[in-house]
Amino acid sequence: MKPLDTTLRSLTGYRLQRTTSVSILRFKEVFAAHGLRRTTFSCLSLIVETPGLRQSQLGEALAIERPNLVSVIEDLHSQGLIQKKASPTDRRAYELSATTKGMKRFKEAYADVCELDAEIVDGLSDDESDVLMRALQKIERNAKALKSKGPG
Amino acid sequence: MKPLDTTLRSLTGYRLQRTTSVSILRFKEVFAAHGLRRTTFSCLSLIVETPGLRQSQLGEALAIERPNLVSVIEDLHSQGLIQKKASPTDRRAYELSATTKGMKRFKEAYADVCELDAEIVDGLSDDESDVLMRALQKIERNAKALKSKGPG
DNA sequence: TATTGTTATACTCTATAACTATA
DNA sequence: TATAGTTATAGAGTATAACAATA
Repeated sequence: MKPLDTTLRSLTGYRLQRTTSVSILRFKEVFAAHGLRRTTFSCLSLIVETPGLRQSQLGEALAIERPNLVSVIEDLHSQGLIQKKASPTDRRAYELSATTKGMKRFKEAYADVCELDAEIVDGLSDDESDVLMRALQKIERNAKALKSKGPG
Repeated sequence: MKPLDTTLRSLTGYRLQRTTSVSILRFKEVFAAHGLRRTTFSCLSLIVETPGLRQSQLGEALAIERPNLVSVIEDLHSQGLIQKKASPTDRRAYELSATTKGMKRFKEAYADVCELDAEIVDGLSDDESDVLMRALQKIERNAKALKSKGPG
């Protein structure tokens, strides 16, 4: 049967969103199998990669608003996957780092995530994958740049 | 400054989601300027394109669960953008169609959406855009196919 | 004054279970 | 029994305003 949404399908924005929402469902299952969610996985990834990171830096790097980070950090912390160490130089801030348990958990989840990631791009050539990744980066930059055009 | 999220950035799934979430913010502004949301826009688009459509068909075409469609249809209907006509052959169902006002509204919104769509792909060649769209379609198909691998 | 983390709040999208009225 | 639309509900992600403690 021919798809009905002919008009929408020619819009990059629609295609992007549609593809992403379908993909997210699959990743969600993988994350859940490791006691993680999309946001806790990405935060854990960055904390593992950058020990000593502060929440404000984490939020900026992952484009997550600070208030929304609180429950994510709480989740990771209550599972014993990360540590919050008081900063010696700034008593307002915490230095985040992964525990041994957190590093192990991330490693296991990451392996499964990589496997799924490979499955969703199955059938794409290396060249096509490369164009895809660069195109997505360019679109992200374009969309960000448009932000400053907004009211105010 | 070098991005911190080196690990994540190599994952297609992360790139996809990140690009989409940033882009969605821009589209949201355009939709809102026309009294629409992402979902009401896509539903209105399909109703304009396919008069007589029923909600179940709409939901299937746009991958929206039936219960979630109710408030979307309500929104469009209360704005006078669509009509719900009782089906002559099935008293459970409605035939959805756009009103003159709805067609006008869609046309106006669509023009702005297309403009934004062109802006977010600015800098991509025709070839790159083509590869992008095909890659996104392939990923969507791959992700959908993986669904049947789930438990149960 | 500005920043760090936090609380409170709200909106959107998405998902499932269960209901009703038809078919 | 199955389907069309609905109600109720819940879980995520995301956004803003305002606060206390600290810089």
